[in-house]
Amino acid sequence: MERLTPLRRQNLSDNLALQLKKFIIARNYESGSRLPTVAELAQRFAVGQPTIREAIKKLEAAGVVRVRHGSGMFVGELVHHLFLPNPVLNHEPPSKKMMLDLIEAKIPIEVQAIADAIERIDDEGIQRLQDILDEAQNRSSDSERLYELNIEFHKEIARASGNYLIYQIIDVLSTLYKEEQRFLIDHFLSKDDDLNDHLRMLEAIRKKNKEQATEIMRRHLEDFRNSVQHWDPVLISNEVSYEPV
Amino acid sequence: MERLTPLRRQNLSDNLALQLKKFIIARNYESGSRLPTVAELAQRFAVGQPTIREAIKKLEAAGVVRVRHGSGMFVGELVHHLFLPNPVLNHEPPSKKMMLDLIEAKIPIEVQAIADAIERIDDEGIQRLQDILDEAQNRSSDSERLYELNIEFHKEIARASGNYLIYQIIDVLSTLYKEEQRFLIDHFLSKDDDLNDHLRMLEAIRKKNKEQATEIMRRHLEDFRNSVQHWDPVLISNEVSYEPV
DNA sequence: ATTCATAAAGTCATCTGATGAATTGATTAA
DNA sequence: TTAATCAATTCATCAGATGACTTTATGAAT
Repeated sequence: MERLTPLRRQNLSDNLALQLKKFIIARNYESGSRLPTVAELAQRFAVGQPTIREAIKKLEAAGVVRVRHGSGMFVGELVHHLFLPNPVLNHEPPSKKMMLDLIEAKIPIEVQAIADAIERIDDEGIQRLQDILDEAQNRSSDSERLYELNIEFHKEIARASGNYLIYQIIDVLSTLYKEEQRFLIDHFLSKDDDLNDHLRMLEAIRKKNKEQATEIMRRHLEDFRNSVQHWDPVLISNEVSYEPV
Repeated sequence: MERLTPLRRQNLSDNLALQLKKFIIARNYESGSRLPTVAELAQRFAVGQPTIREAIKKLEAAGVVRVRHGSGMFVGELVHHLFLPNPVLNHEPPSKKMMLDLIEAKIPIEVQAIADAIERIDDEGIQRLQDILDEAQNRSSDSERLYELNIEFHKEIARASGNYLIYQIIDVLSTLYKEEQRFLIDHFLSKDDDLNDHLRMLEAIRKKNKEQATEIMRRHLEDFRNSVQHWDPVLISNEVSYEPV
């Protein structure tokens, strides 16, 4: 007998989740837009509230919506992502090996990103990179903001690559163990060197010098990886954190 | 005032989701193991069934559990993944650009994977690669199985890289637009060339010849990318599918 | 004995209706 | 104006019941 498709049953809530997502995409809602209330959705789709809530829960896990108790439901950040950070991370502190894996996985992707970016970036893209670095130079004291700008710079390069998958991979990888990544950058990298590397990357991009750009990026990340090898994972949990009771 | 952490409120179902995941990991349940029923979980955690169901829905989206109507709940495939394929894909057929992005994103990662694999693979790993290719040679008629083995080969190399992140990325990328990827491989790649490339990769791995191995991998994927550029996306939906009413 | 249809039990899927908890915004008092 | 209070909105959770699907056991027919 020929192989037949498994023909999986469609259950209401999964169906709803998909409909809702399509609804959001079709309306071109921006992330942060308010969605109808649970009650209204239940009435509109003619289903019970628990069913709506299950659909919402799934969409929440998928980053499509964000729910705030007492306030409402809003469009999330990851509507168009093909893959996502795991929404259920127990977040035990990562091992050193895991952090190294993370950084080493980034290297080939980011190198590819900057190589592609050189071929496809336009003036607006270059301007955005410049703006990020300008702000970084003015904010050298605000280490929180500096870290955000750091991520933004790398993401902007990924965006300029024109490859949406590469952008998403870098985006997601930058959210994994975010605190730890930040801690490592704060403690093992000189802010000046960091900014310097970025400036040189932008310069190489401007000159369309692919060899140079990829070389700087590779070394930039390898430097980071090498310093992490001297890191003792125990040191990290000294930060204050406010755990709910 | 210092910046304070947003102090996210914990809602019951998210909490439950995390507890359940920890429970599964702690017990070291294998994927496919049966989980307690909804009723039992509700009783054990002393919460209502809808709450349990919401938690389950989230875990389902995260690939931690798989629910089969009327049958039960089982441990899923992605328990240890740090990121996942989007569980809510409307799955419009992908554009040609998207397929090219997908393949081009794979290239640097898989090249890195095989480079790392050469340094870290052990005899068992080489044997597993050999087994996969042996079966591929015997099954040249069964194109379904052949495609699975194709994926398995690439995933096994990724596993041998010793980098868990790289493995997960390749794993997830291979599930995106799976049907389309398979269609393209079926129609644009010669099965013989494919197998041949794989055999030569294994040979290069055996000889620890990193240059050669990465070169074959890169060309292998670039060949594929180049042929996809001649593909007309309209051609794909000719396959029979049994849609539920 | 094997196969097939049927029945029963187990389990998930969904509904209805109600109450609690959090946020927001308007109102009121100092 | 500012701060405290209250009411309305909205999400969070509960309880109990019914329907749908799957699996297993049972029994009849070949």
